[in-house]
Amino acid sequence: MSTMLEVANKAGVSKATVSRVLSGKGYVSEATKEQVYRAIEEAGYRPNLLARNLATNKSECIGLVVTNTLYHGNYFSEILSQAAKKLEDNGRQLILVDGKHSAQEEQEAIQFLLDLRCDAVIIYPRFLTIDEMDQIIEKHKQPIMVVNRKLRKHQSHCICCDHKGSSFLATKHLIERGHRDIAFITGSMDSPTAIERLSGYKEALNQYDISINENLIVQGKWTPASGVAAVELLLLRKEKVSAILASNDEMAIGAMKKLNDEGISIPGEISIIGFDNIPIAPYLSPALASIKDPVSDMISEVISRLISMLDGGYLSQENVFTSDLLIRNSVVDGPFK
Amino acid sequence: MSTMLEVANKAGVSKATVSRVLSGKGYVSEATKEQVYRAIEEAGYRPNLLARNLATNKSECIGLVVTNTLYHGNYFSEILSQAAKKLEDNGRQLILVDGKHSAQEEQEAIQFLLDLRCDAVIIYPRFLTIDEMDQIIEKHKQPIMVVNRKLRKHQSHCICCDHKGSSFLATKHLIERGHRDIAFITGSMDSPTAIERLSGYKEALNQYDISINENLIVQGKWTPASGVAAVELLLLRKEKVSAILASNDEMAIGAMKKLNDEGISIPGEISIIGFDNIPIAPYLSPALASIKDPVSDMISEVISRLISMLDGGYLSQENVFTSDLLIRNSVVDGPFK
DNA sequence: TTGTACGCGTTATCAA
DNA sequence: TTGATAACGCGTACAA
Repeated sequence: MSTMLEVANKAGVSKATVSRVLSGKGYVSEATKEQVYRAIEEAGYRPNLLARNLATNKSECIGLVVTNTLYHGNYFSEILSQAAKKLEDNGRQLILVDGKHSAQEEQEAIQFLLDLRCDAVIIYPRFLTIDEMDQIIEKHKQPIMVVNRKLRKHQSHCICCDHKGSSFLATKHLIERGHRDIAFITGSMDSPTAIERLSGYKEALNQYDISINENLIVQGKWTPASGVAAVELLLLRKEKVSAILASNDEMAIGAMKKLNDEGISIPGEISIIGFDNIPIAPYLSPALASIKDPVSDMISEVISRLISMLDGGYLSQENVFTSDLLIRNSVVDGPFK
Repeated sequence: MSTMLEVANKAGVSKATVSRVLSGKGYVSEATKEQVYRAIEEAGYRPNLLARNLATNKSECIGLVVTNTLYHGNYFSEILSQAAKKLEDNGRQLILVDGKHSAQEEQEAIQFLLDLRCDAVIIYPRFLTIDEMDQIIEKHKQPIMVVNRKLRKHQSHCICCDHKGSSFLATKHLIERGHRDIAFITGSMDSPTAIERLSGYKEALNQYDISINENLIVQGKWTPASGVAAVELLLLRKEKVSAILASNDEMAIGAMKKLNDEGISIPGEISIIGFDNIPIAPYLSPALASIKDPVSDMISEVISRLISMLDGGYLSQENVFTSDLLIRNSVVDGPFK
């Protein structure tokens, strides 16, 4: 790789002049500009971003940490696709780094991005606790934004959505249509989202004085296969079920497959709702209703804020972020009975 | 951020010693080691990776370029998930960068990664031509691997799969089951994969002396919506159709939805096959058969090679890569009539 | 308008 | 076993 010095020599000028031509800052005569460009061309010169970033202490990058356990599915592509689109015209690059399988590895991923001097870091956490994230944010100067968790201290650094509320609404919706025997398939219970969705379901039942039947609650793992297994278990228990609320679409799809295989008609004998409203969902069986998860809106919002913060310059974080922004889920109606 | 110099001062030693402690190379007495670790702790010191990479001319990163038009879908998460898993234990980080919407932007993305001094770059191209990629590979010292394209010159730098062959097999499969009126939904025709799949279909028909009916060939755009539109067009044309071959699963799903909406039974009145075998496919209607695309195997293979090349040290590229490796698709049987 | 010289935070090569 | 000091490639005051 040729360096700026080589280009300077070729063009018969100094490094500084080459640097000026490249950055467009400072005065350079047209004639020397020409020479420099020619020399760059000849040498096949490319600036070394590492050196540049080291010198400027900026990287023009925004880091994103997501666990690879999420890579495998529709939900993740929503996140990434939205982030890329939003950042596309900003000149900054999106760098995705793997959070792997533990809180420690998630933290290491964040550190890696910070050590790379990313302008900002966004994390969609899976293992880190709220307190750990609050600590990390305190320790670092670069802005770190957390998606889908409500932080305790740095509420201006997070953006989240009301999973409990949307689950409540979905359950209420079913109840108002006459359902009483509503089964619930949970997500992995080590995930806060899963817990919130379950509690929304329970709260709705309580509000309508429907007693909670633990036999109607089955643990899933977010995957289609676990949706299949959940329905198997429900059938085994021989409980009366007129509707199923699955904690995400992938499990809902698995559940539907199992019901189909058993010859149970949807929505004739049973209704089913999933969460997240993944892109493919509208094209699946019309029997599947889905609660929209606003993850793409959240990502979009986070990036907008970061950009305005980074480019706007002198705004303090407190002024840029508001702590009480909470994007509500919206309920998508489906053909329930 | 505190620097190595600060740590050195705090510990009462020189930068060099701190560096030795951190890298584990060279002799350092246990006593000073202790002091250095303590100072690091106190200062909350973290090494600046930019500086380190600049000094070593390595980054411990592997870059991946994929267009964000692909982010939106099941296929992409397969690629990424496989790449992350494969690289997880290697100590190197995977950096994903957006290829955006043009050959130029794809090239810029590669440059960006090279300028960051990534140890290697993998590209899943969408817009760059084969010749352009051959040129890029020639110009750079770092290994650049191309997935899903057959290069002309640097065949050791690419890995691809036989889309035409698998499409041929799928069509043959349908023909052998008695189908004669087989419709074909293409992908975006600016994509080589789409062209190859179409030509496999045509070749199979030719081989069985079935004349090609252009009215049975409809252009899609890889999306579920375009699958819906394709079936609409087919219905409008009122051609006799007993089977549909869709160039990917997402279009197949769209096509199925439209057929369902029209009350046409699958596989009773019509059979349908898609490509790629996305993870969710097995959980959809049993009517959908899918041809497996070996993209995850390819990614996996590419990364294995890169790792052995980078870590193995002195092997020349020619020895590490073989030019004629071609992973064949395998046909997944489905309930055709 | 251009050049000089120093700083960015590391690693690595010598001497000591 | 340690410490100066020169790279690494670029940005940028400051001087010319």
